[in-house]
Amino acid sequence: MAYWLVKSEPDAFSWDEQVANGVEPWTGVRNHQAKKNLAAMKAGDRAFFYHSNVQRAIVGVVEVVREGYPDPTAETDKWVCVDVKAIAPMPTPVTLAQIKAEPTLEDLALVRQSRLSVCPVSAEHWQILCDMGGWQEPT
DNA sequence: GCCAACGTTGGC
DNA sequence: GCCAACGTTGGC
Repeated sequence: MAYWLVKSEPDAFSWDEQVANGVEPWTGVRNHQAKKNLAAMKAGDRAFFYHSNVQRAIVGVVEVVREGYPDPTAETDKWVCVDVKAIAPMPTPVTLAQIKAEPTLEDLALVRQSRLSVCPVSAEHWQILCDMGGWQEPT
């Protein structure tokens, strides 16, 4: 299983909406590197749901339930989206400031390339971030 | 609201 | 194919 982090501006699409809708298509990505990451997602992969701009924190965990398919909101079929399902909120949101203050996370794509809206997360980083947010995989 | 980083566009 | 100009994103 792979791990990811997806960003959304809460003004455009928030975690609350994700929870209310359950399964939601993750559309609107118009960046080739982000698209590549989307296309690499597999069903069952996990992703952090990150609020950019006003809150700047990881606020929840989602699961990929449908792998890459053409983005219906794009004019052409060259862009990709996936469907994600809300799994659980972060008991304690992990803020960008906390992430930046953590030396073991300095290589996180979120930190190194702040404008990339879909980035990979290593298993090690995933675990660290889960610990910071107080979230445990249900057993 | 400002600015840095980065992507895209268009002239040459 | 290079590079300057411009637009967008996102942190502060």
